[in-house]
Amino acid sequence: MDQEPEDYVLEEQVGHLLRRAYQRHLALFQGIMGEDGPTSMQFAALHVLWRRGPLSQNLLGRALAMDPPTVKGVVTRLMARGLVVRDRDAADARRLRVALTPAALAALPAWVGKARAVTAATLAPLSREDQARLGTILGKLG
Amino acid sequence: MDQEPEDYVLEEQVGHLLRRAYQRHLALFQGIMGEDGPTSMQFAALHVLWRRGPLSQNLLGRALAMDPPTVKGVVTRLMARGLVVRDRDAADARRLRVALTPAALAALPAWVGKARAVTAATLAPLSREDQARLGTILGKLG
DNA sequence: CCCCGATCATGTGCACACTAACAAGTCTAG
DNA sequence: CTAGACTTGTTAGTGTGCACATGATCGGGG
Repeated sequence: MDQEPEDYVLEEQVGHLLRRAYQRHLALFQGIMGEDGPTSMQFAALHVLWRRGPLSQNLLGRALAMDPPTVKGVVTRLMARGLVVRDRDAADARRLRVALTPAALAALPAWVGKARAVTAATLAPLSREDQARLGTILGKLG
Repeated sequence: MDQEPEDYVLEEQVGHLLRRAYQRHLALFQGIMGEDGPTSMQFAALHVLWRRGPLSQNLLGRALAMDPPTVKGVVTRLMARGLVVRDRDAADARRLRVALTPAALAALPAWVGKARAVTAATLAPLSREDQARLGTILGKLG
């Protein structure tokens, strides 16, 4: 336990490396999606709704690992862009059912293609083995 | 290029995995530092100033991979907490020199110890080999 | 049937992060 | 020695993310 202060090198800490890697990913996402494309989280929300159909905000948040206030923000912005609509669940008046609009359905196929390109670009600096390893290791951290 | 929509599984995308891992890290950071400890970025800034001495906001930002508006916010909050002071650089009137206060110097050794614990906790689910691999791979993504 | 705990959503306040546009100081080429 | 380029910092606007407190609704046990 003879820990000199020098032992702590910021650039080697996982937290710093994770932050940098995620930052880089977000920059690639924005660059590839373009000016009027969805943000990273907006796309993730749309994709979940596409795969699973209309969901309450709460379920949407769980699928995305977002807490309720954050979901609200994302959904509000998606409504403002005309990509989702929201109404009360008939069976449970607490729930707000979020559903895609036709505009979102029309745009999604192209966006999924771009999202694939983002993943490829993010992983581009790595060998195939490292790409697989990274996925496996990050999965264990979830 | 026969890409079915099903090919895109959110939970397998690097971006999602990076975000989750970083979220978990931040939660551990806050939990270990405690209520009145610094946030992750505040600690990183303090540590850089400790290692390198007073820096301009710009240099501080480069050391931390933060852009200027973000640095300003972090420095403002650190000033409000009495952990840094800011003055104009005598040699270059554009620069704002940021320096640690005695309060920060007194608190830093304990905080560095906790920061080490955060790194350990973040990596805890991984084998030693995976810990090393993760560092190497994330380094290539920077 | 009614109350009580669990669930769903909201509002507020704080922190971080990026863009774009701007102001001010420094430096160098001509 | 001055004009334009570069560097440094700020402001404003948007988006993500968390904790905490509050209110509305649902479900089950007495």
